[in-house]
Amino acid sequence: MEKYLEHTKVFKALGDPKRAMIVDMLSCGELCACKILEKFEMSQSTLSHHMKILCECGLVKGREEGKWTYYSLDADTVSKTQRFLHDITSDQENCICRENTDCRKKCDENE
Amino acid sequence: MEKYLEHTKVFKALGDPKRAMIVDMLSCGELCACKILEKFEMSQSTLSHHMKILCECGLVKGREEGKWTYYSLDADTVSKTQRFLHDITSDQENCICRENTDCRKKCDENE
DNA sequence: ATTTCATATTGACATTTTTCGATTTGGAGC
DNA sequence: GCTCCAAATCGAAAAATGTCAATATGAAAT
Repeated sequence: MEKYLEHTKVFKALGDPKRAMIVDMLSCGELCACKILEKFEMSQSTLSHHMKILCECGLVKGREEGKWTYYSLDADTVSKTQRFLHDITSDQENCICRENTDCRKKCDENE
Repeated sequence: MEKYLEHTKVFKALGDPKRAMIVDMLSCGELCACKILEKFEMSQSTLSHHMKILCECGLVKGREEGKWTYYSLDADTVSKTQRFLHDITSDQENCICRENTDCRKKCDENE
């Protein structure tokens, strides 16, 4: 369950359209918060909150320079997330359902 | 924004560890609800609710057979989601930030 | 037709999330 | 020092989510 929790935090962060759009914006290079804010109808505190969520799941990194904060994607988390998505949607030999694939039989056994 | 909304529904669904685990279970073939329920400490109504969320975002399909409902992954939604994740995390030529990559300059322009 | 069983739906509650305005923090420039 | 500005944090309100027990639905078996 731990492995799921770590990765599902990233999915939860991407589960908001505005945050997904921010990630898309960051995909071609780092941007400061003020630049991101321009593109959204959202208060400054709300953006700050979204950036915190993106950072806390590891998907985005913040770099402070003077009064500005520059954000960029964390390539490692991106690739780990892509791999995780692939893993949970592909047939793996260690899958939990390997134990018994005949559902009806299994259900009836429980009687 | 529409394109984001469609895909972020899938991420929102995957943002819950239990639902991600269910997807993992379904990745090697369809399972009936009763089989999935066995693996979790969760009421039947809660599982039903989770399955509804997974179905409504298009990631999972339900097939009714007698009193049982068999669930399986929707391969098309899976691959579209993988592509979307790749797209928003890769440098695309149509990226919104192409307009002006020098953040500080842009910020100062606004004064 | 009655019962049984698998699943869906409903209603309620607690928790989490989203959002904002107001305030705080901390660097830059005077 | 003081002021200005970008960003973070705080506090509160509204909305969404996760969960369960209870009930409804609908197919199968008797």
